[in-house]
Amino acid sequence: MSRKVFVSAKDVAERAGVSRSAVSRTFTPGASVADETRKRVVEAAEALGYHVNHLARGLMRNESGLVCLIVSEIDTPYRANLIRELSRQLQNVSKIAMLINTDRADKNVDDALRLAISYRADASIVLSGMPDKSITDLCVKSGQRLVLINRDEQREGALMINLNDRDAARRAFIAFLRAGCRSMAFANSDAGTPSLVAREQGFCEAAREHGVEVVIERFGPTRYQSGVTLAQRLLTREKRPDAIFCANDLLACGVMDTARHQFKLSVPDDLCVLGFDDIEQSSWSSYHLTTFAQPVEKIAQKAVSWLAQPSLTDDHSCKLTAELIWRGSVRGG
Amino acid sequence: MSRKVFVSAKDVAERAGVSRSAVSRTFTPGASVADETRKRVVEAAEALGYHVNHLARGLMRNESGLVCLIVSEIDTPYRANLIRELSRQLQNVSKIAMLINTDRADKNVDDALRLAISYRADASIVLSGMPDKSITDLCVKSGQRLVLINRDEQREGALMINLNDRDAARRAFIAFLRAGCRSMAFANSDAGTPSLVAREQGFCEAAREHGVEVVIERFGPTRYQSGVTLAQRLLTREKRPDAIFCANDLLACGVMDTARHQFKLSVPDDLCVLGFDDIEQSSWSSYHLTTFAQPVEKIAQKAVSWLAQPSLTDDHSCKLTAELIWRGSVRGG
DNA sequence: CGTTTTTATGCAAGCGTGTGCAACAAACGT
DNA sequence: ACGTTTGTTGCACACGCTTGCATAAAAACG
Repeated sequence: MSRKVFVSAKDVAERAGVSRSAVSRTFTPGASVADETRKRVVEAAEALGYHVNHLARGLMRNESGLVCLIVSEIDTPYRANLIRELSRQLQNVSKIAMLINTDRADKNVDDALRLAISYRADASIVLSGMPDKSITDLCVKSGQRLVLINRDEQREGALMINLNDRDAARRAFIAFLRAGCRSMAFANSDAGTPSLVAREQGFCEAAREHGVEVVIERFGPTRYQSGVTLAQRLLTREKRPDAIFCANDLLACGVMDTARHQFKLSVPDDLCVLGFDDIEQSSWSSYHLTTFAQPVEKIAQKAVSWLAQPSLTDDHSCKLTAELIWRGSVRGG
Repeated sequence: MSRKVFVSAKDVAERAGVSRSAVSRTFTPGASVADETRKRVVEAAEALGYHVNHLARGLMRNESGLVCLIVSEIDTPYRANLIRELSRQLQNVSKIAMLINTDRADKNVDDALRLAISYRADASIVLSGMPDKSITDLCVKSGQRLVLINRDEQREGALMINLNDRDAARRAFIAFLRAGCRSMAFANSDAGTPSLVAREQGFCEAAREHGVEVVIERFGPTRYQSGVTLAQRLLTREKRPDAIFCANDLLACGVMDTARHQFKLSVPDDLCVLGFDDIEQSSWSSYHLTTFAQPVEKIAQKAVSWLAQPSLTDDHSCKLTAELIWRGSVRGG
């Protein structure tokens, strides 16, 4: 038996006894078509199960309706949340998200963007990694919109959405200071992601200005398990820190858990902990983590609305601020 | 200034001084083209930044390379994990995942499948909700493959991947019994998802066979916060349960947290807790939740391999078993 | 009723590909 | 030398759709 095939506009045209353009117009908002004709077309389409072929339509209109999300480690709570919000808002403007997973090293961001071009995606949104300039140039030259989220670097013609990480980190330091902490540490992964680096730098910068020394520890991927290791390293130092700013809530959860369970410390009495992202787990009563919330909804909104209406300015940069959510892992507040 | 446009095969043909079909053949594996010609084409393509238009190719080949993932609440750990695995494995067979978010009520599963048809997706994988029979029939009639994961219901021509929830739930009961628990409860959301229902039924069934009564409590969406409420309801009963089987790890986390922090109970000494899914958080040292692991990798593999090679049997059903991961939330083990 | 305006519809071209077919050249065998 | 095989290439059509253009029908107007 031969491969089944989708029903085309020709089929429904024949059945409705009209021309092929009539059915095309029926499914094109704003096109001129008589009520009677439309009715017959719709009827025939329904009976046959006809659906406009978006591939072919995209070919004609030069607009596929696809938007590429380029991301690694999708199962990370913050990323998953952002993807959810993006896909939802994209659907609101009748676009649809293509997911490209860049977990594997051989499938890096450049390749992902090439794929996006191959599929004639209307836009690409990069959440992980940093594409080469040559390839981003090709994107904008081809008329593909490009959004970089928390990528920090400049790219001509792209929309860059960044958090004010450095500033938030400074506020973190102040919070620790007010809580009476004197021996501070920064726990980071060794991923070297721009936003993580910025948080580290902002924190250290503020500390230096106040003449406070801060010990930095870096280890592994940006995950819970790394937080465990980081805590073990930090809490066995001869001078045990009484405050740890973690680059990430996941790290912070790992840090808190080992501080409590392995080192029998009380948070926040013996140790203050601050995180970043405000993932769902931070609000769970085992953590009550004080942390900075990323304005996920606003990020997605900025990105999507920029895609929807081509802004006139050629390149755009947008700085959002992270809000400090006070819970119970830092004294005072 | 006019809208920029992607470079087409005609452009690179002109530049390379060959016919358009030559460049098409160059990018078609196995096509007959002279080394010299191929070289010139590749050179020209590189210089111009040419990428084969997958939309047009899909139109010709009647195979878009797109696979639709239909899912709600993507940011749930288990779902996020599954999506990650699916997208990764799809990429391995040169397919690409389209994400359709069915969070919003007005954008339900049927609409999602219609959208998948519009984009001529090679396949759709349904992780949430249950599509109407009429629409799934249209899918298979149109030659679109269909995979239902944990949907439980039968659909002609589709691949149905299901966990042996009922059986796992029976094992859960036995585990509680061995731990010496006599007063058992089942904590469920009121989502009514087939797998959640099956777990509840399996558990109650086993209890009935052993002459043990179990109290069932249902509340809210399948999330942490519902677990909190469920625990509050269950633990304030005149006869407090000494074992709670939760339909889900998220619920279990909520249950454990409130049992410990609000009711000052010790897990597993005062209360045994079992979960389902083995999300990452279950392994965190605040929980050490004993739970059933979904074979996420295997699920994705089954789905993807079925898409890759059309199995001869017309419809296929596949039952996988959940493995019990012993940690510290149940006595014994 | 004749003329102008409006509206609806079909025709055909075009979007960027893949591919069967024929043509052609080169290589090979005898 | 000639027939045969092998390999390469261009032409032209098909895929399913949109849309400008011309035309026909209907409506409006004097």
